[in-house]
Formats: sequence, structure tokens, C-alpha cells
Amino acid sequence: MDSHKKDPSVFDADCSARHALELVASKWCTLILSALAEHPMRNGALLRRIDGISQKMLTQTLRELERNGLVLREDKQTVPPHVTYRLSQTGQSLSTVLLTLDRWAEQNFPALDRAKADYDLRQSVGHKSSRSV
Amino acid sequence: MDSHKKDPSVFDADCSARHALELVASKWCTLILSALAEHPMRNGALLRRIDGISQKMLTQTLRELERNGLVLREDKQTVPPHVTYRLSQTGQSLSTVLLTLDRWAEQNFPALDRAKADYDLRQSVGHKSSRSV
DNA sequence: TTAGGTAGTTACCAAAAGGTGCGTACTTGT
DNA sequence: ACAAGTACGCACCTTTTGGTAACTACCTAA
Repeated sequence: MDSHKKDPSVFDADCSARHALELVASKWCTLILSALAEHPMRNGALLRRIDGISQKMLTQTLRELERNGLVLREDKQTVPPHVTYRLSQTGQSLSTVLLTLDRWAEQNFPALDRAKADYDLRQSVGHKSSRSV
Repeated sequence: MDSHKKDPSVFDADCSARHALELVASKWCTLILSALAEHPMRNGALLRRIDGISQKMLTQTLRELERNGLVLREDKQTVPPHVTYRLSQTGQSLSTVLLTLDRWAEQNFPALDRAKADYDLRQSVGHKSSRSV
């Protein structure tokens, strides 16, 4: 009957936990939730805060987050339109985890950059058969 | 000269921190790193552990993780082939963050499922203009 | 009157992600 | 002699993701 309610382990494809992880671990979701963790914002403010996001992806992702109960949408029903988005209780609990992820990225990118440079150098330097013990 | 080394904030597109976040917050990476956090594994074991991943995506993602210095590849140079993958120091520090994300998903998916059901019901029940304050 | 700001939606198109199947090279088991 | 297992690489194709531009509806300011 219910197509999505099996073993609650992220390693099981097609279980709700995996679906939740896939939602939560996607680039625009992490950024939007992290931005809203700072304070509630309107459409325009989010657009300005999150460099590189398009209006389309912002709206699309916000709808998805609203649908999953992570963000709350407040429409003041005025004209010109005034809509604010803020985190729900669940969204807030998630945002603390995502912020540690943000911080990890901001702290560890130099290591990743170095590793990449090394790796690419090793590949280009010719001796192709050097990936052993 | 260097195309990717600006403001170290994830909100800035095209900075290394953002690139790192995008790598790290992608579905296969989170699952592979979480699996390897349990213990080092070979190709076949990862394939069995991570339900739904294809051989192609596994190899592709492992190479990307190896390139970024998050996992280490050990080829015993035997025949038949015997290759094991394990986390590097950096990979391990990341995996602790990702495991809290896994646990969040496994604990909170019921709330998300409920929210989705509510939302979809509200949409289908007809009264289309009820998303206000 | 005309432009601009608000928060969108829609249609169309390009790029990226990902699946499937086949080939490789060598060994072991039947 | 032949199939199977290991750890892939490559080519082909479909699906998903995301960008761009145009349009809506209403108000305000010049």
C-alpha cells in the first residue's frame, strides 16, 4: 500500500529515511536552510544572500521545503506582495546539523584543494601505473 | 589566475568552500563516506552495502573522493584484483558530521512524511487560496 | 504615461547525472 | 574447454536538473 515505509536506514533505497537524506543533502536545500537559520527572509533577500541561485530554483526548492514542513511561508496578502520564509521547529533542528557541514567545508577546503592539485599532478606527470600499495 | 579561491563562505558561488560543500552534500558521497566509516571495504562490499548504487556511480564517486583526499585506495596488485577503500584523516572528520545527518534523517522522516501528507491533502482538497497568514 | 519593484508562473532549451550493457585481463573451479 | 568472479573502462541513451526569457497583477513614483 504505502510505497515508502520500510527499514529506516539510509542505506536502504526507497525508504523514507533515504528520501529525507536526499532532500536534505542537496545543494540548494542546505544553502536555503542555512540562510534562513540566520533570520527569516523574503524572496528577494534569499536571492541576494545565496549567490548563484536563480529565481526558479529558489521558488522550486522553497516549495519542496515547505511541503516537507521544514520552512514556513507567510504571505501578508498585501499588494505589492510581501512574503516571508522562516524555519519550522524541524527545520531549525536540521539547520544546526547543516551549519556544522558548512563550517566543515569552510575549514577544510584548503586540504581538499591541495589533495586535488596533488592528484591531478600525479596523473599528468605520465607514469600511469603508480596507483598501488 | 586561480579561478577558485575567493571569500571562504559557502554563500559565495565559485569559491572553494562552496565547491567543497557541493561535493560533500551529494547523495552518493554521503552514503559512501558513511559506509566506509563503518570499516574499510572493497568495491563489491560497497555495492552490496549501498542499496541502489550502480557500479558506474560507485567508481565515479570513489575516484572523486580519492581525488579530494577523502578516501584512500589500496590496490594489492594481485590477480584477481583486490582493492580496498578506506577513509583518510580528513574523510573521517567529515564522516562524523555526515553520520549526524544520517541519524537526523532516520529520526525525522516520520515528521517529513506527515508534513507531506498534510500538504498534499490541503492542495487537493480544492480551496486553492488558503496559503495565507 | 511609463518605468520599476514584488513574488511569482510558464515554456523552451542545454547541460549534467545516471542507467545499461559490453569489453578487458587474468585466475580458479568443473 | 568453458563459466564465473574481480574491478573496472567505454559508449549509448534517458532522466533530471537548471538556466533564460517572457508574462502576470497590482501599486507607486516621476
